[in-house]
Amino acid sequence: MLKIGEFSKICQVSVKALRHWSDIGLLIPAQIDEQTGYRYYGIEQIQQVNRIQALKTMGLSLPEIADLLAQHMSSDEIRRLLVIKQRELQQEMKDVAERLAVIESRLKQIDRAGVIPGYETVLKPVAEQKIIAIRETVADMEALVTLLEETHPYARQKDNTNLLAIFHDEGYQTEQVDIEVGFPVEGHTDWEIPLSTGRRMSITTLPGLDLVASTVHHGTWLTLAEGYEYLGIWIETSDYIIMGPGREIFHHIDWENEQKATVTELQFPVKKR
Amino acid sequence: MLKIGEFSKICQVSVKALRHWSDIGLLIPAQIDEQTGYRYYGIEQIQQVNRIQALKTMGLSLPEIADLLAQHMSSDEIRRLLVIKQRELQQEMKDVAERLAVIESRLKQIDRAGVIPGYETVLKPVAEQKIIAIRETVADMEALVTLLEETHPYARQKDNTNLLAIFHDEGYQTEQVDIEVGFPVEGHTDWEIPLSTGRRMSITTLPGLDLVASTVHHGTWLTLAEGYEYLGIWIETSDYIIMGPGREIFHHIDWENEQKATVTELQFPVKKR
DNA sequence: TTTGACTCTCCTGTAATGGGAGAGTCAATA
DNA sequence: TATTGACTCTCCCATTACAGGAGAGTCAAA
Repeated sequence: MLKIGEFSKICQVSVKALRHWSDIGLLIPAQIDEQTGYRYYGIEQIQQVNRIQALKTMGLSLPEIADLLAQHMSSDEIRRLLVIKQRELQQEMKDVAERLAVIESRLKQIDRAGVIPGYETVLKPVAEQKIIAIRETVADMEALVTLLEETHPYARQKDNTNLLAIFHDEGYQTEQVDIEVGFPVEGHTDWEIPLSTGRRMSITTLPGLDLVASTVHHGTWLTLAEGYEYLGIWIETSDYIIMGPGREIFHHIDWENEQKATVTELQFPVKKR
Repeated sequence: MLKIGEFSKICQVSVKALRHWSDIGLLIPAQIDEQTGYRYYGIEQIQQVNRIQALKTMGLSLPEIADLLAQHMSSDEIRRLLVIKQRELQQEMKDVAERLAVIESRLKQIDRAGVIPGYETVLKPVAEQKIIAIRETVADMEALVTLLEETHPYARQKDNTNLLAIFHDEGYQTEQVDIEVGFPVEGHTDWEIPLSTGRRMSITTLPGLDLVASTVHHGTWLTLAEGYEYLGIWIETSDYIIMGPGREIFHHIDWENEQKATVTELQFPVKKR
């Protein structure tokens, strides 16, 4: 019979851990002195310790191991459990690889610019939403602003509704831009808004996106291009490719200010290259 | 100003998390109603959220992020921090890969044998230790047992001292075996034990090993070969190679029993292929 | 018998939230 | 204006696999 300290040294497991395992019934000492509470382990229990450690390495939790060792499982069930754990570990590998990619990309950015970039990129899914919108090819970006200004009062009727624009052109262009402008609505299915051009905004469904790369530009629209530049570079250096039209979500527009200090989110649907 | 629920939806962060970040000073709401305690966020704070999420993905802890955002750090310090995190993540990649290897190996075993193996393999380092021992080339394994029997009484003087044997031969052989038999001692530097053969055991230093693959055989020595077989297969299928003489540690020997029910640990120094 | 090494139980802390209780608040409707 | 129903607040507990430490008791050798 070995006292806990001796057993601990032999099997390289901390005394604290052995006591814990004893408490949760994972590894009961061969004998416990009823008077003193001293735990005594049989040397043959080193086998159990080894098995526990092996299963721990495979990513099983202590209760899972306890179950498994208590023989509640057939060889087949164990196999299934291990396959599940294998999948989990494979997923974890992917996750870690992705984090590593993020950090590498960030280091590259710092090295190139010499400073910490002012933008952040977030990858996320976007749900499908019903919007009221109009799609037009406008002469230039000024026309877009005009369109937004006209749309804005209607959007403000519903609080916390953000105007958004979708850029349907394949590449970047500043003239004859094929855009869609609108804002989310709920409930209504047959609302129409007449515009000064004579055309009307109508309800349509904006498809959800599995994954968008998104960044937020903060400040005047004059410098919005910086945000696009950043996002473009990020997408490229992070090994993603753009999968469709980009979107701008106008989380806030300061109409009073000529500089139009705004909070504008830029989104591109992407997938891993 | 956005209430916490609205802000939560916009930046895809749970209300619970936002409150937590607020509590630890990581992301203070733009305004807090002193009467009601309601948190109000400015839409522009989405930038901060994005930055926090990016840093979180890189593996930084919330306090680290808080420090970093509080501008306590120069661009250079941040770079250093990121490089450290990069190393940590790389290490984690290795770890996970290893776990995956363990689980794959175990699945292979189950598939081949159809059952859960009775042995476990543990990788661990072994510290250098002073032992009193004798190295001899003995005719056969019976001679080894004899040698152990003769050594045993001396070892038992010191409690909880395990006999051990080192097999110096390159390959496996059952005749003319070059073995070393002894047990650990402390303190003494000039103890000698005379043996019936006329030779003497003397103090020597057993080198430490960076990594050994170890398994424990439980039961009679007649079936010890199974343990070796298992360990050998494990080492091969796990892509390790044996780097030196194997050791047997006799954690327990039942001398009374002719079958010699024992607990025997088998060790091979290994390194990753 | 002392001493020092060891062991016991019990309590707290970890990281980043999630869940839920109980009470208060907001904003739209009846 | 009163009443909803949705939302928010603070507090407390739970998660995982232990580590650290307090205070008391035990063991074995000198």
